[in-house]
Amino acid sequence: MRNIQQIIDHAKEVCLDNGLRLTKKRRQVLRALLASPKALSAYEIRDACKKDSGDLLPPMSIYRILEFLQEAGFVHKLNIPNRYTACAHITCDHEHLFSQFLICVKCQLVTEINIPDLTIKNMRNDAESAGFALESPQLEINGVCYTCRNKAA
Amino acid sequence: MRNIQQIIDHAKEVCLDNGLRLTKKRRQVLRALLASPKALSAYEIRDACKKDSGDLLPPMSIYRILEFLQEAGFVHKLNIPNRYTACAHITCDHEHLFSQFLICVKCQLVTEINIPDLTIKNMRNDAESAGFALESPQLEINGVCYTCRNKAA
DNA sequence: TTCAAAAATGATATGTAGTATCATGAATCT
DNA sequence: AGATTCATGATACTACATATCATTTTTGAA
Repeated sequence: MRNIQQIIDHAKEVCLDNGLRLTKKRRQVLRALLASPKALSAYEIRDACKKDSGDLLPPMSIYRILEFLQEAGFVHKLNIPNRYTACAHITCDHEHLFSQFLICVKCQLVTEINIPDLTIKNMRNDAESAGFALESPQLEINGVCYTCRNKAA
Repeated sequence: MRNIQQIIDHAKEVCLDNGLRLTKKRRQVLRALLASPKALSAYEIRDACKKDSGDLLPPMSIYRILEFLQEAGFVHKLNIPNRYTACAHITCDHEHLFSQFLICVKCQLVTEINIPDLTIKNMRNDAESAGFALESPQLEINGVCYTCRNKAA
């Protein structure tokens, strides 16, 4: 796991190569997400940026920036908590078509894991049987993380 | 597939057996969800009930009723569309610990399917490897339904 | 080098989802 | 009937998200 600045530098290069601009505000938002083990709401991101840099971004800007970061593949939106999280694979240069997120119901920790190809294939088949063609699938599952399991005991 | 009234009658019996009350308003909400192929928001449910029965339920009541119906196992909340849908297995008397929903990105049709035990087992193992214990897992996946696939062609 | 076009951001207002809180009504059980 | 519990209503408010129009910044060609 690299440090945050290295990840951002890498993201900046990726953007350069693709004619995208990782502006200061966009870096601020990405940095806030990279620094958080939990997914953040747009308004939480705003507060984090304010605290970090003093800049108070209006909600509209946050959402626009989040959209940009999602399209660039740097950020995922999680539907269960209705929050946003940095992609765990920004510095891997290969595509990740299928993401799976484990979300701790106690502490909201988010862990992005890889799904075995076989699992994906099975899910495609199951969906196919019901007449559905899967589309940019993203899985989110609630659970209890290692730390919270031990705390509870 | 039984008709809506039969499903509601069954749900009512289940409630009786468990000391729960499937009141008129609760039946109205359940009926609205059973009648819709798409998941509905709380406010859409309100409109549907208004149209059906003339009763205009306040949002707070809708949410309370949805909570009741979810606890009774008659309704699921879908996180991707942020909407509610009737359980496809109300009239099956066995438990469904693990639900999977296919959601059409074109027409919002929702189909609830069964997940093979093996798939569930694999997912538990994958989560376990990341230190997570799965909890009341519910899967939601976007796709394109049979009808919309053919329309698009 | 400056002007036009495009991209990014700001500002204001508003829409939609969901909850807190307190009050009222209906069913149940002595 | 009166007390208790459960269900619903009413009001107000918070959080999440977007529509719209204005301004700034960047870029790139004349």
